[in-house]
Amino acid sequence: MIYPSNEVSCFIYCKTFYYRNLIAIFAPNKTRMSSLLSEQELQRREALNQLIKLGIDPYPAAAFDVNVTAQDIHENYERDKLNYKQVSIAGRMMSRRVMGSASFVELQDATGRIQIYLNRDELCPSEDKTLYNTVFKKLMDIGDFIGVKGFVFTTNSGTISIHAQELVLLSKSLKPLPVVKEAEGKVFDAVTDPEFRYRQRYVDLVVNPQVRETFVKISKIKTAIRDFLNERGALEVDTPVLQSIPGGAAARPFVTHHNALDIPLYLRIANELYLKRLIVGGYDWVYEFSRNFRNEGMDRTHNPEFTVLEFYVAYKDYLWMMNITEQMFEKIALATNGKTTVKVGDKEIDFAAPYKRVPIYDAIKEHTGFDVSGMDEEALRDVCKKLEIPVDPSMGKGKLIDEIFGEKCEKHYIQPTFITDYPVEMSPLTKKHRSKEGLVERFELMINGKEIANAYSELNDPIDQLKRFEDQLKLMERGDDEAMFIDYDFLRALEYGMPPTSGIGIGIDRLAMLLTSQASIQDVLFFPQMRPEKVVRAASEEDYEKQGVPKTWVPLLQKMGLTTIEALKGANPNKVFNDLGGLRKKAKIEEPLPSKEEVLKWFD
RNA sequence: GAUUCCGUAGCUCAGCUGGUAGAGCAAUACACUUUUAAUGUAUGGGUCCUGGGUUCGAAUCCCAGCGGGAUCACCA
Repeated sequence: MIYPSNEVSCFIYCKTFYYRNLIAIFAPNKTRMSSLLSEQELQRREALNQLIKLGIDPYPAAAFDVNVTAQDIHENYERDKLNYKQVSIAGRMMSRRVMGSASFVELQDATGRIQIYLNRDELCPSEDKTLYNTVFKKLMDIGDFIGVKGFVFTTNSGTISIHAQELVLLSKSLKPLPVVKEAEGKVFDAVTDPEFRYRQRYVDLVVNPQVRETFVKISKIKTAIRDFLNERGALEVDTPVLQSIPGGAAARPFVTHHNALDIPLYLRIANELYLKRLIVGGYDWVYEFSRNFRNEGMDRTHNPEFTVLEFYVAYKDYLWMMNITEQMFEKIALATNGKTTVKVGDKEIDFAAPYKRVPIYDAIKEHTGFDVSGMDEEALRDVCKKLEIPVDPSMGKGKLIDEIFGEKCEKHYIQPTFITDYPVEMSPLTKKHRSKEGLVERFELMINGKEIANAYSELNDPIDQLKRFEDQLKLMERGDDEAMFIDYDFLRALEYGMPPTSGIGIGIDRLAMLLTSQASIQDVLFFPQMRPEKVVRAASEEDYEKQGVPKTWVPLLQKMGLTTIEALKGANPNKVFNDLGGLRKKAKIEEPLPSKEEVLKWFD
């Protein structure tokens, strides 16, 4: 990305840091482009100037009243023609076909595309045809926002169109959009480059309508969840993102620093401990869409920040939670896709309740043949060896069982399945099982071979909770860098008393992947995390002049790729002098070539 | 982090065993009253990601770097 310095500041600043942390994004070693702006960008800027000369504001302030959408016209015009005699619509011009004094434009609004028919003499009834001949044909470009008033009709070839009577420019586009065309479901020259799509999501959204739809669906998922919970009396809450003890999960946190308090703060890895404090406080049912942050690897299913829905309900247990979970998932699927089934790859997943419930030991027995239920750590290590699962000394009993399940069982659960009754060692926040020794009341919901939700009967015994935290500390000492910290305030809350409670966390991004059939988490996040782009601040004409380069020769230096002063200084003076002569001839510059001595001064 | 593939015009992509780049769309100019990805004719547009090496000669081969994808590892 290169910005001409006279147009866009290359500084990013953050007011809350009192301007102290001015960050210049500057990477002098990357130089691209032979000129600062592409040919087409220059043409558009020239068109912008022409518009201003004609007295047309390319970025008018006034609102433009819209009374119809493209979708509305396509769906309702045929059976209700009288209602479409005076329409007003706005959007981006996505194509333009000029046939003399008649033209066709495809206008894209938030709902889709509609064809606009323009006729020169209707648009310009007087002698002055500037609006059509110059403004529309020459100075408007694909990507410009326009407003159109007119009436809906059907062309001879049967396309529902708007016959324009008025046309106004609403916002000029200076960067050419990729041109994507489609007909009868076939798409031509679609933008598919993932880097382009993720870095410039705004372009992806303009040009790939199915991407816009995916995110609409994701919004529906969240709405369906809110409706489901609110109908049942749940309270939506917000809890701290900045935490001094990152609790509630086993993961590596991001660390930041609070200046006024002069303490380290962590971005939350989970909100569980805070929601339970609210249950202590007396709410019966609380939920939060929690943006969590984990400083770990990134891949198709992991983004450093992601969203988890957690909710906690007083006086319930994990059995009740299974029932409510399957009801909720069924409703979400219906609200999103209109049916309970969804195709993911070559599989069809059915979200209709109820779901199978399989204890984890049964699952391991079924898929490995080993009954690990009574085994101690030594025996489990032995099983792992036989199953060729790599282990290391830091792994405790719980972790070993988790490894076996993750390695050998998880992938088999394509249809929604509750895996229940986990060993106590891997669940430090979970209540011990009411009847099975060594286990806890916990389930994970597996769908398409992946964990989508995790829930338990919450541990509310403060003495047991302290002991479990201490066991986690021991794990930490063994080298498990994800074991949990002890949150003494949370323990204090439990000491006041927390009712029996059941809670659940649901990975919203992964659920969104499933319900929208996207293979990558990057396709369900608007702005997935990416390594920052390098930005080169190109030297301005003034910068060159300061360096002693007369204006005349600046474009030639830019042509050589010397778009920064650093690049100029780093160049070979002899080569620059020689190339200058060559380019001068090519560009037919009359002015005599500066002497070699003069040129050498540019490099001081 | 490892392996592997990719980076050529504004966009989508060709470019064989090395001979200093091509197409379609977009753009520009001219002509044209209803087209259906598509009007016609003509024209312009490239540090072939960056740096180094091999070579008479590199988009092409080699090395290093940058960015991205995929797979694996890590990770509920």
